[in-house]
Amino acid sequence: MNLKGELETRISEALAEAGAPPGSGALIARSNKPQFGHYQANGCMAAAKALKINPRELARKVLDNLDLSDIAEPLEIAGPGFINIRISRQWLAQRLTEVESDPKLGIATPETPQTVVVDYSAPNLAKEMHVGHLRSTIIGDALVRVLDFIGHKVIRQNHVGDWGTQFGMLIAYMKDLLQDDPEGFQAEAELGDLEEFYRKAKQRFDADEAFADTAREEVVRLQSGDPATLDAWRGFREISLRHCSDVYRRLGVLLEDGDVYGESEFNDDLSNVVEDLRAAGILEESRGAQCVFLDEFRGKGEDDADVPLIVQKSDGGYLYATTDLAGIRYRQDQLRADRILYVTDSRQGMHFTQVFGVARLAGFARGELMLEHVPFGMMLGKDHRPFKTRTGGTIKLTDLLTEAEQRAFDLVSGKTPDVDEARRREIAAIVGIGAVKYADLSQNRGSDYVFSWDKMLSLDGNTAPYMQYAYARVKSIFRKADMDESQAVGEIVLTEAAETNLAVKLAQLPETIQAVAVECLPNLLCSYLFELAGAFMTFYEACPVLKADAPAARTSRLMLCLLTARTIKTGLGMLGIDTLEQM
RNA sequence: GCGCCCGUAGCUCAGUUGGAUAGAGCAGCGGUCUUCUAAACCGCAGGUCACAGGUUCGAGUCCUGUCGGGCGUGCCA
Repeated sequence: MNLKGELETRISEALAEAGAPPGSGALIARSNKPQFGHYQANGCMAAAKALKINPRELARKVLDNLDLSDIAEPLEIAGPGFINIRISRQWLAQRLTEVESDPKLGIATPETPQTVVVDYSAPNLAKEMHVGHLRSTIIGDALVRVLDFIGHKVIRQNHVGDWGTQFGMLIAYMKDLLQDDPEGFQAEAELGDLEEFYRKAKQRFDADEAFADTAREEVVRLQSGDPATLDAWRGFREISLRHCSDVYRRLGVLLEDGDVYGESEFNDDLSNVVEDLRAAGILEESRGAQCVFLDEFRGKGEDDADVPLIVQKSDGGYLYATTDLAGIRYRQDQLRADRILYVTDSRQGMHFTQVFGVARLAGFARGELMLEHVPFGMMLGKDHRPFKTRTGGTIKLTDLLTEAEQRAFDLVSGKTPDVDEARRREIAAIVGIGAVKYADLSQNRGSDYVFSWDKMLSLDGNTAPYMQYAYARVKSIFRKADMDESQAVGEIVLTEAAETNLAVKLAQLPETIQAVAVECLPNLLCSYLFELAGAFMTFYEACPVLKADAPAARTSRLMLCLLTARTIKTGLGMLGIDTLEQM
């Protein structure tokens, strides 16, 4: 049950009964000061203004129409017309007892689950995965897990760049290598480092005019379906995808081969897209290219020019706008999507505004289909410049992960040198990868993000190691007591303030998850978990568990510990981060 | 030129549809291990929310302008 949502519903009803204008919301917010209770309703001021009456009087009438005695302590009117709400210990205790036996920790499945397509990661297969793919992959993975946990039907779509001019270059270069070396030893060796392979091909392309021509011919051959060229393309694509899988596995994201649905899949449909736009009467030829001009982009270009969405180049080639339009139709009609999320960097904002606009205008997207760009900022280095190697090169994802694990290993070795190395390696992998992910997810995705090893691997603050430690610390209580978690059954009784505060936090998981799903903001979950850990630490310091005065208190506190552990593990799990039973 | 985003503590960042005295973490200072993991906890200090107007019961949040920064702005994705 969504506590905040329940309060919103019930107080909004009371507000309506008290004579507030239709649509007046209770405007429930978490209170930022303990003396104001756990929640506060801010809606009376706005409604009273519309009615031209005293807000406190309206609040009084609202209370007359409201019975929250099952959930809350007697309500209080404060300040200009706030209603302060303190959740009752009885309700919390009862609620948490219910949650204790629920695998979904109180998160209700929606009445009408949606089919949500999440488009993320989408590396260009011409190159090896690098840090530029990290945020999309991590954020998308977290959103997928959250939506899935809630009970929506989630369809992952890895819209890889497996088609386009860069492949001509690569195929030409590969053919060259095979010519000089029919056994393919050199080609194989060079393919071990895709980034290098691409770099060499590109170098050759730029320097050698004849080679460039060959490369362009390969593109034409590829697009016209020449079998030999297609074979080469398939081989290259396969190697590249295998490399991606390796990275995904290491990173621990859900993406699988079956989720790959790349640009090449839409090839046959691109001419249809253009023709359908023409049939819809919105296609215009401009400077030899086929374009759609949206009203809202008139005069928005350089020198007040109209900005087109180009769907076919003057040479007849198609662009990613065309593919994205085809993708919308495919996802709506074939995948039956209710909502499509595009997890890409914020620089593509205008592109998606245009594509969504054209899709609506052309009738490709029905009105109820939710099309959302989920933008994120850039990854920056310490110098606040785009994150690069010292020499200015691109940082490969595999190298980044290796360094994360190595740094975590050094850290673990420093803390627990007596643990054997193999085990330290295992811990380091979980802590290191978790740190990279959590550092990214804990920040509001919209802002650019300054990458810092020291910060993400810090043991203090809102970091993965801290959260993982908090989890291990809770679990240690059960180990210490030499008891199984299943033995922690009984009644939850909240007496100490630290217990109540912890209980309130525990009861706030559903509303937090809901907000993450609606806003596509994983950092809300990170903040929540960090606050939960803080509430637990305070409880842990203030309330002896195993040495509690009475058996009933001991049982109750053990249940709070268990719920805390499960909530942290589940929450981190929804972020794609593993936990350790012992650190 | 135009469009979008941003400017919050020394640093890195939160801040929900406008709500009460703007919050964390790092760094700094000071306390806590014979007591459930000190990879921790507690406390102190740190702010003209870039600037100037405006809207209103109330503005970090909305509007206008200025300054500063990032990104985008027709045949790459």
